[in-house]
Amino acid sequence: MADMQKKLLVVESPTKARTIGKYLGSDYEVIATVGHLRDLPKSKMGVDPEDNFRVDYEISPDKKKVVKELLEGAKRADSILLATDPDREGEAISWHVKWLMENDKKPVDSKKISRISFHEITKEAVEEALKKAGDVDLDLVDAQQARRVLDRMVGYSLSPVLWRKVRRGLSAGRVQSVTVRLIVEREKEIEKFKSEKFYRIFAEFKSGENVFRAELMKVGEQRVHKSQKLELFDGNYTYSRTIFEDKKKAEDYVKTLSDQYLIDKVSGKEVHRTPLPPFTTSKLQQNASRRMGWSGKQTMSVAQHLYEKGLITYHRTDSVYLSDKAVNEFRSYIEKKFGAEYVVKTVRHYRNNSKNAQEAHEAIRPTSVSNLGEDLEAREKKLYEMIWKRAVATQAAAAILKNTKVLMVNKDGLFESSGVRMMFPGFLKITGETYEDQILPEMKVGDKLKAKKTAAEEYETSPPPRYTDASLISSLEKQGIGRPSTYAPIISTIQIRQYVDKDEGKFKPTSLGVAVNQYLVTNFDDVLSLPFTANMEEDLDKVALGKLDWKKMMKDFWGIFEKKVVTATKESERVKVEVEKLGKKCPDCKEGELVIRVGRFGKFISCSRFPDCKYTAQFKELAGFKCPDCGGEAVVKKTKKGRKFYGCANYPKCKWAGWKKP
DNA sequence: CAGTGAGCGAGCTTCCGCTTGACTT
Repeated sequence: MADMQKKLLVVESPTKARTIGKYLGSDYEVIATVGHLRDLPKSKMGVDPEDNFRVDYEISPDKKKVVKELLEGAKRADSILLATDPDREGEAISWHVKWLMENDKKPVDSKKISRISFHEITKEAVEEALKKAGDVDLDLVDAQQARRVLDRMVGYSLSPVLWRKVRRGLSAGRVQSVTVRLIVEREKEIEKFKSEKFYRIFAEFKSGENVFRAELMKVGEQRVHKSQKLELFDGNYTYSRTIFEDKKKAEDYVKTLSDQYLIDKVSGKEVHRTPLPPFTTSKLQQNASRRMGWSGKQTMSVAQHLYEKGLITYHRTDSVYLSDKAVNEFRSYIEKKFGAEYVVKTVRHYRNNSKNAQEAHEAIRPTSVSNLGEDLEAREKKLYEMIWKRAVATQAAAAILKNTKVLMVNKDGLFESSGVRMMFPGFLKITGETYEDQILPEMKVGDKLKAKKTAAEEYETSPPPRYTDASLISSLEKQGIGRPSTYAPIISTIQIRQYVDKDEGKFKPTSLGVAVNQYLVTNFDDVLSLPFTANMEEDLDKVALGKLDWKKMMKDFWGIFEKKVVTATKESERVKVEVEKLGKKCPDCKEGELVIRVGRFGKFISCSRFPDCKYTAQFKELAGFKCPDCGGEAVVKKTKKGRKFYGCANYPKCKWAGWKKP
């Protein structure tokens, strides 16, 4: 054992380091970087366009300790294996680690350092990766630098413009500002929308215990003849419902309608429904938001616990890939539990269709199918079950449904009824989903039916819905904006900045958000457009392939962008934030009107004559319960960080405050 | 967690993406 080679393995996640440490022998030491180690300085731009985009990196203050450990570990090792994630950011982390080691007071020999990558955490995977050990991919690193530098230049140029033109402390950036823009534009659509009423006509039938409905497709006299099939209804003709815009016309039509129907056509179609792909970060957050009403932040915190307990694979991922080992485990589990007919015949693989996916990890799945998470605390159990079901179901057989459509002829109209029947549950047995559609009785062409009831039902056209956590994350992902690690933080940021408010789980822009968005779109439309990120990613791909020099990319961008910053700073007007009037006189000056403004700590009431009159008052949002100390009204307040808490309306006389309703 | 806006012109705010922690007051 005298010549045992000591190896240092560098990964990103501490949990991964622990897991992998168990697999490998004592000749390995595993250290986690815990994310990025070096970054641009926080207090200044750190990029000099005048000096060919020279970049000043520094060790992030909270990473000094980890860097020290890494450098000490490197001294003890005969070889150093950089095994950070196999993606753009991971490559950059490896590059920075290497730089730190080579530029230490006692430099590490470059020949000792190599870059490896693996997707599975097993000894075999690591040893396999070792055989393919290579060097850091400098083109990929340049793509990361380009991404980082561009985001810095945009963010640190635009934000100060807002400080001058709107208010101190505001921020703008490639991702957050587009996110706000989405919410503002949706709100405009909603404001513009005019709701209209319309009427649908339904006939209701009874067959034994069963009640089913048919809807009007076509108005008018229909020829009904035993020997002659109506040509119109044959072939591939598809129908869509007929609606009435006028209530009276709808009711008149129903009044004159005969209650006699003749079945003209019955069609049955077998449909195979396949399970959805396993969870990515974005889909996990969307589902937790829809089903449990959790924010992205909450979901990620619970997922982090599951990950640390070793129950699930890594929870920040854009990949839908499942390892062979997992797939086989799922298959044999399904076979044992439900029978062979419930296992899909050929292994089901999914492909990624989201833009800019980097696929450094697996999909989110249980690490062991036999663990049903029974001992978990309630919230963890809910999320774990969601993950478990969705992943295991991917290897189950398709569900077989029978869709039936029945066309009925009335002498004054054509009606259609549809139903669905489950023939074989397949994967639905695992997910527990069901179908709620109506079940139709057996019917055949030529059958006569008598309607129990016919009625016109009132409907209303509805405006596009406000964004929820789920739909917002979904839109961002579709546009390739943001990454698994940033969906949740971005949504927090725009709330902390008071650009948007969350009301009953839905996002609404504040007056500040509307004003800032208007200003940015007017002066910097291109950077804050949806295609901007897509174009940027295209260029980054070229850089990664060595087909484009990243400094040229920066130069081309900065040349145009900087001019706009200069022009906006010099020429644009100061922005006035729209205020909501309360319709009351100011109690101090008796002249001005009370208005609601959005400040650093949320909404507050002030006088419209500011700065001549400095009256202020709290904006009280009633929490719906009484203060437990003094019995006054409890109100909703916000911390500097945007977190909601409850306080007493009698503050400062009564100092009661709490995070939860008592 | 108890304030807020404007401008004064001290010194400060700000980006995105990678990873957790120390907190539940």
